Amino acid sequence: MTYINQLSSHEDESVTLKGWVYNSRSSKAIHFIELRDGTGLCQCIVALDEVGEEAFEAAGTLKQESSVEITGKVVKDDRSVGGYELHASGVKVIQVAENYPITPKDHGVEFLMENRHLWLRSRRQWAAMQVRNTIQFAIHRFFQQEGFIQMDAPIFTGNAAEGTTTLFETEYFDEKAYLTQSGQLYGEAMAMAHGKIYTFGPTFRAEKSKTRRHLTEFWMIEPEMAFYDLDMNMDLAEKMLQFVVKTVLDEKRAELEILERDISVLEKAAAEPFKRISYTEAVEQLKSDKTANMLEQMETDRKEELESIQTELEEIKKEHGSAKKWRKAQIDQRIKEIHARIDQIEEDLRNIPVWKKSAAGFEWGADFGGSDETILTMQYDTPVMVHRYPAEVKAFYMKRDPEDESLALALDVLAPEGYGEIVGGSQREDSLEILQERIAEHDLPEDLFNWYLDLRKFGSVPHSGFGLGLERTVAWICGLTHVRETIPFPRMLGRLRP
RNA sequence: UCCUCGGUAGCUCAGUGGCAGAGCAGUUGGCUGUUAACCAAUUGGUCGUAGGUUCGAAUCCUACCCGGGGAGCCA
Repeated sequence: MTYINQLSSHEDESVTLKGWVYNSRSSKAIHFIELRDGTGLCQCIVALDEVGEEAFEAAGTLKQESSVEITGKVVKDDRSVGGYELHASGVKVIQVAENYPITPKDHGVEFLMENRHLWLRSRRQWAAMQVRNTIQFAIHRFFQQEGFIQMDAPIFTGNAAEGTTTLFETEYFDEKAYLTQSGQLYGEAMAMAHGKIYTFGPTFRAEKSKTRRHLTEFWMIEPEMAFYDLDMNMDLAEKMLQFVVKTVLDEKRAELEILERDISVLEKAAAEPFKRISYTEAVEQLKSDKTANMLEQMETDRKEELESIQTELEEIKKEHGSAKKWRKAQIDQRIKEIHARIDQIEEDLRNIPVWKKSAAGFEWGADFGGSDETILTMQYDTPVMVHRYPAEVKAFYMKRDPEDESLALALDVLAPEGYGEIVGGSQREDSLEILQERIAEHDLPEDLFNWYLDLRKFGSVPHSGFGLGLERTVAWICGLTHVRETIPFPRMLGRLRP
């Protein structure tokens, strides 16, 4: 048995491929079967005078996603997907699939999500999962090379750690338990044992968020390092992200092409240092004339585009009546595109005034909203690191800036193109007394944090860490518009199956 | 929880007060090189649900259900 991604080393040899029918086309004496085997696609040519009547007829019964074994000669041919095709000498049908629901035409999100277990077989979804795997492995490789130990934080926790986010509640024998929203506090304990550690696991948030950036269950990578300050933390986050992007560019070009990803953005992110700006600088930028003008320009651009595509829509609708059949199909397709684009523009036009107001009226001390992040990242073409946030909006365990007590030594990495926050982290407070004060200020139950406070009693050291959201990172690198396509079976508001 | 857009054939959609439509999928037939193949024929409907307005409702009104996008919150 040979896999499709190995065909280049079997040119002119006879091999057997096992897989599923991705698509097929037929005429009287020849079938074209696009075979999918999990490693790629290969067109198989089944000709009547090559395989005989029985095998030819069997091949004719194969519908989308039927399973099959095809033996034949590997021939280089640029007309085929992947550059090679198989000239069949034998066809063995394993199972004929009837009425596979996902056809090669367009489908809506709801339908595809209901059929997620099958949707995973489609080409774009396949490519996204291949890239996800490469990202996951690259993250492990990076940290292992850097001398980090992978350690796992518990998934059941006894307390709602930071007290801010809504957690999933469950039973733990006779006690209440919560699904973890972060392994960080445990990460700090583990870093005091091993120096540099990282966790790689699922986290859960019961927030009722319905956006393209949210899942209720997602995977997070959380490194934690003893003797690291904020600058070392930022250096590490940048080095890791660049390693990951570079690895994907090196190993997954073909998949990025299937996803129609604009590679130039990734190449810049891999090569150029990330912009680093303080929260205060970011606020100034939001309130600047430059930002106001940019939004103004965006609004007029959208309005002009709307006018021009509406004119086009009128024109092609007139043409439709007298058009030939193939042209009609072309027009129908274009009409659909225009309707979708109009919806998008109308939404932008509703949003832009709100964004303008949010940016121009932004007050120092507040946290950035989704639109503020988008506006900030639109002005750069690499990821942006924003550091030193107002302590008020950040978690209790973050260390204050010795030069300005109102600031926390926090960092966020914002991905370009509106993908939002992919990394959030900080230098941690290492003083026992200050931490006790903070816990009291936040009205957190001190007894639940006794073990955490022990870390400051017994050899406390400056230390830092961050959390990387895997799905948001995959979405950004793949250029996907929604995190639901970055994980095999997404869990989100209103979606528990399949 | 709030704002906003939507729900019409298996799928994607058109139809905005007067006979329920198209493309694809399915089925049947035709065609040796197709690339979302093509050509011909054909099957397929609780117009999200309930109520109301009207001579007449997919279309207008009310409530509810479901989905998309966003706010808040966040990775």
